[in-house]
Amino acid sequence: MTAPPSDRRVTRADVARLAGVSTAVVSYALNDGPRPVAEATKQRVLEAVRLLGYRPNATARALKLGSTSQIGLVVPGVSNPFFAWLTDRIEAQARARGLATVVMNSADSGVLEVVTRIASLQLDGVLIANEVTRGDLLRMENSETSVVLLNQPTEIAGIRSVIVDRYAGAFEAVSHLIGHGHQRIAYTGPADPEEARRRGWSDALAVADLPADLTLRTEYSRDAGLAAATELLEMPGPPTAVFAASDEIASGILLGLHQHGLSTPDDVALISFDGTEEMRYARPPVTSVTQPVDDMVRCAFDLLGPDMAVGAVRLVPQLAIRSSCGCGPSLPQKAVRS
Amino acid sequence: MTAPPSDRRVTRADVARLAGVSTAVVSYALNDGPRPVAEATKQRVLEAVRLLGYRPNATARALKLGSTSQIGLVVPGVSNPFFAWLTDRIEAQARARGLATVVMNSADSGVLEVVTRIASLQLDGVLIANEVTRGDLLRMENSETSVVLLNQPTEIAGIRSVIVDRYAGAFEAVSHLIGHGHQRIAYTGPADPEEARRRGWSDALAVADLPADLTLRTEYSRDAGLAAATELLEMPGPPTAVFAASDEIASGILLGLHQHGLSTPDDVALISFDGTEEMRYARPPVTSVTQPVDDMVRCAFDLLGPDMAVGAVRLVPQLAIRSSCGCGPSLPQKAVRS
DNA sequence: CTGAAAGCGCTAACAC
DNA sequence: GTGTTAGCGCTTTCAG
Repeated sequence: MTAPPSDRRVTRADVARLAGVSTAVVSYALNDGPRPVAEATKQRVLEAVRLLGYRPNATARALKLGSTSQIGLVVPGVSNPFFAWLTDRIEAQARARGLATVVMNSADSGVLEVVTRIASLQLDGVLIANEVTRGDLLRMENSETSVVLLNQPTEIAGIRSVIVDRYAGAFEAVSHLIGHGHQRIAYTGPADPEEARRRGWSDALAVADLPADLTLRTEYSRDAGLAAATELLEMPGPPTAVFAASDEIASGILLGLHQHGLSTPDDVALISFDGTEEMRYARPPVTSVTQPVDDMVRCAFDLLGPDMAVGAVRLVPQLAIRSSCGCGPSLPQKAVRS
Repeated sequence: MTAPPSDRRVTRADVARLAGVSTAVVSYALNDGPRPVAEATKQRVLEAVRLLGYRPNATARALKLGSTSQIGLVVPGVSNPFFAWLTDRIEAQARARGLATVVMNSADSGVLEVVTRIASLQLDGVLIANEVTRGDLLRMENSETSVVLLNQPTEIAGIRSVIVDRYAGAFEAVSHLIGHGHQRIAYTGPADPEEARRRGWSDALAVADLPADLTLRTEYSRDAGLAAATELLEMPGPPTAVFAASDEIASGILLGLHQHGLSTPDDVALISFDGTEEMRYARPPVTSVTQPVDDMVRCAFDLLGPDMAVGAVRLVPQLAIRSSCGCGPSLPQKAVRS
C-alpha cells in the first residue's frame, strides 16, 4: 500500500523530484543538514521519502564521508562465554552510538588475514580482543582506522588499550583462598607471554610463605579443564584449592573433580577468572575474578575518539565470592574503574 | 620500511602512477579483472601496491558494485550460549566465503529499528534468528537484500527459512524420559506462538497415555530456570523428570534442584533443548536435544543464493544422551540433514 | 593488451 | 532557503 510499484532502486533523486526540490535539500532535510530547511519543505521531503519507501544508501554516504559508521571487533571465537559476553556488550554500546559492529573471528584464519581485511573496510574503529603482535598492527598502520586493544597481555607502544589488571585479580583470588586456610593452591592456565595471573598467584602464595609449586599448563577450554582435574589429583601433595585462569577451564575442572568423587569446595576449592554468568549457575556457584566488561567497553569506545591520548587504561576486576571457595553464595558486584 | 612517507590516503591513482599504467589496469590486475593483463604489467602493479601499502577502498567498491560483501545477522543477544554458538558458526561460514558479518542485537532496540538500519546497509544478505513479524519484514521489502529466517516459530510465506523441527526434538526427548519409566514429566518454557516443543512434549505423553498436566511458563533465562525449580517441586504431584525448552532454563533448574537437596537424575531427571557445549560439562552432563547448528548455517547460506527457491528447509535435531536423564554420559552426535 | 571516461548515490561547498 | 555541481574511489564499457 505504502510501497508504490517500482523496480529500480529508489534513489535520492526520485525523492527530490517527487518533493519538487533539489537533491541537496533532501540531504539537508534528512540529516538536519548543514543548511536550514523550511519546515514545510522538510515535510514535503519526508512525505516523499515515506511514499517512495526511500532508504538512504549507506555505502554512498560512507564513500563520501570517509566513514562507514561501523566498528570492527576481532575476537578469537564468539562461542567462548567470555567473548560472547564481551561481544554482546560491545555491540550494544556500538548500537547506542549509531554504529554497526562487524565481528571477525581470528581463531582459524589468523590475525593477519583479518587485519588486512579490516584495513579495507573503512571502519570507524577497531577493537581487538586478541593477542596481536606489533607486526600485525603495522599492516593496518596507514589506514585511518583507530585501534583499541582489549586485554592485551603486553602493552604495545603507541596503541591505545584497555587492560584489566589480571595480576591484581589473581592475587586477590589466591589471597582469598589462603584466608580460608588453604596451603596447597594450584594454578591452571596456558603459558602466555604475560603470565600476570600466574604471577598474581605465586606472589600471593609468597606473601603467605607458601610454596608456589603446583602449576598445571592447560589451554583455554573445558576439555583441558576436565583433563586438568585428573592431573591435579595425581600431583605429589595434591592441591586443596585451584585457581583457574578462565571460566572455561574451571567448568571442566568442576566436572572432573566430581567424576573423581570429590566435592567442591569441601575437598577442593575453586576460583576462576572471567566471571561469566555461567559461573553464577554452576554447581556450586563458582567464585570468580569478574572482568568489568561494561567498563572495559565504555573505556574502549572513549579511546576510539580521535582526540584521546594514546595510552593504556587499566581497570581492576572484582572478586565475586560464591560458594566454590567455601563462603556463602552471592551475586557478582559491579567492577569499579581505576 | 615498506611504508613510504605519505599523509594522504593512498588511492588507486597513486598505484597507477607509480606502476606507469592506467587505473583500469590496476583494477584488472587486482581483481584478475574482466580483461587480461600482461604478466609483466601485473607484477609492476603488484609491486607498486606493495610499495605504497595500498589497500583497496571497500566502500567505493561496494558503491560501484552495489554489493558490500557483508551479511547481516540479527539475534536477540549474543551472550545467550545458543546464539553465541550460532553467531560463531555463521561468522566462520561467512568468512570462508569472503563475507564479513555485521551482527545486530534486536533485544533492546526492537526489530524494527534494526531492520530499518539493515535496509540502508546494502548487505548481501541477512540472517534473522529472531522472532519477526511479516510487518517487520515488509520494511525492508524494497531493498535488494535477501533474507533467510532461522528457527522462526512460524513460517512466513514468501520468505526463505531454515527451521529445526522442535516438535520432533521435543517428542524424542520426552519419549526417552518415558522409556526410562518416568510418568510425571514437566514442561518448562515460554509461551511462544508456535509451542512446538510443548506439543512435542504433550504428544509424547499422550502416546504413552500419560497426563500432560505439568506445564510451567518461564522465559529463556537461567534466573527463570532457577525459580522454576522451586515451583516445579511445589506442584501437586511433582515431576520426576523435566523437559526444559532451552539450555539456559535447564542450567537454572539444575542449580535450583540442587539447592533443594535433590539430585539429578536420581530425584529429578532433566533434558534440555539446544545442546550448547555448556550442557556437556554441567554436573551432571545434561541430555539435550541438540540443534544442528552447522547444518543450519550451511543451509542458510545456500538459501541466500539468488536463484534458490523460496521455501523452508527443515532440519531435525538429535538427542545427545548424557547422564542427566539416567543414562550414561556420552558425547553429542553430529546432527543429520533432513 | 591498455587507456579514457562515465558513473554508482551521496554530501557540502558555493552560488543565487 | 534552495539549487548546481564536483567529487569520494572504484569498476567497466568502449576505443584504441
